[in-house]
Amino acid sequence: MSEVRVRFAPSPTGFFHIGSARTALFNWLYARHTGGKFVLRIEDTDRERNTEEALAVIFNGMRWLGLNWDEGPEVGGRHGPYFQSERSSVYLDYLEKLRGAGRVYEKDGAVYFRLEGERHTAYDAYKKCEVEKVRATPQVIEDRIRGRVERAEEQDFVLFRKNGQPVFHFVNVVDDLTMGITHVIRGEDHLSNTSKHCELFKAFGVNPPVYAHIPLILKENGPGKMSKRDQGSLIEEYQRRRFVPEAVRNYLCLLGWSPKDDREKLDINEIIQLFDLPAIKSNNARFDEKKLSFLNAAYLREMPVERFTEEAWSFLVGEGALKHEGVEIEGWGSRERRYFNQVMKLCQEKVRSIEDLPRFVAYFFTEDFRIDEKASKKVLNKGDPKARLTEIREVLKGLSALTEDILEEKVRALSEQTGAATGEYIHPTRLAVSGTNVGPSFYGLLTVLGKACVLKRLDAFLARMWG
RNA sequence: GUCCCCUUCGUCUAGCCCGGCCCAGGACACCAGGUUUUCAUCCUGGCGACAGGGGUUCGAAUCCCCUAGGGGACGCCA
Repeated sequence: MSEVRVRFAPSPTGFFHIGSARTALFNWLYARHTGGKFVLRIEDTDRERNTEEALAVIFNGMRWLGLNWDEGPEVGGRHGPYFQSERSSVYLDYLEKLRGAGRVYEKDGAVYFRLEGERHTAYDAYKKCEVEKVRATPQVIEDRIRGRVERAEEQDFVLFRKNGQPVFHFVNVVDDLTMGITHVIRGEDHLSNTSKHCELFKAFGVNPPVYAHIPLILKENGPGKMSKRDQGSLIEEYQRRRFVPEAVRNYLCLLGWSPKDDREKLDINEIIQLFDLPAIKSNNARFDEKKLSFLNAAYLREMPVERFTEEAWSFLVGEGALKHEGVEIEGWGSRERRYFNQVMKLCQEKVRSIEDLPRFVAYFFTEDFRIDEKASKKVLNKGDPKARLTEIREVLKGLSALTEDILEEKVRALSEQTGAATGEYIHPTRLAVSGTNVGPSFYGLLTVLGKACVLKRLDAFLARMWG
């Protein structure tokens, strides 16, 4: 049994589409599952958008998702070059092979592939003109996901353009052939192209590789497959929004594949072990950002606190959201950094995404936070918040420093003493020091803010509401 | 228009190949309760699907046929 060799062959368009990413992922998974090789090849023929930046988008995206390639740009390999733009001589050689076999001809300056079979002319309702059609033998594709698929090509097709450049179908087949690709795992949108590719492989006198056409990702709202313009369709977007790459990858695995039991959040090594071609579904899957977000939140919560803090730091610095006790980020020393770490440790279990963080933690870094009106109404319309706040203020004032244990003990004692429920203290106090009714653990919140800050905010709040 | 693929809760899916254990299981979302100091955590419960019609069979989500719907391809784009 020869080694499995799969490839991902993106065209550098400047975007890394989520569908492409999943194709790359499935190829990578299959290579890792079988112990084979994962090849990255850049399909940059006839492309003006083929720039360093466009390439970087793909490389960054793949590395972000953890999809390392065994052969290709930047890592090399024995089947190079891995840029189609550098393989012209190979294409010319293979064109000669077809020419020698009498399978090509020129028309209008372009080179065509000649199908074998009886010819006739027919009106083409799609092209709205008379065309020459060929009754060629149907190509049989033993697709590993769909089973047996038969399709006959019915028109000769272009191999080289008038300008001398080879077209996709030709280079794709020649590259797969010369790079020893054994399995072609690609989107279902290529299924109809496969008959062309089979014709070419056979014209070269070799068997086509094993095909596996994976289902497409449909847009969340509205008809059709996901396109570049759809919200959430680009990997760059998830990178920018600081999604957890493991979560995005996990979610993508679940679109068209499942471990068959009821698990969904799976370690990638386990997925590698379980992954196989026939286990992939054949029907299209609709993108669901809610589920992605759910997984992202789950990954975020279980992340080591150090990594969470680091992610949060780089994002919040980028957003310009940081200041502590009036100290701008540039002036931060270890004291501020320690404060930041405490805030993040406190918030990690509550926040759903890194991008929510600026809003979620704003009041930790400014006195100028806004008081949420809804929360205010909800909290202040119960009992006698002014009295409760005044009472708790006295208790806090008497403490030398705040710790969670002492706070809890003191608030309970106060509650027992006055007969007011602990909630009657907690809710207004949270509102006073954070402006909202949602957030991290209450006692943790006060502890991290510190006594001075809490008292100051309580006074400001009392003055503002009842002063 | 032609050709190809697909069709289980709103969504992702298990079950389908090898018919009975399925008046169809899980997850997200939604709704209702509960826990916790709030909540976007957690727990419990609810809502909710075999596209339709014909066969085959003692028996069909599972096999066959038709219809409908969805998706894709039909480029000197990839």
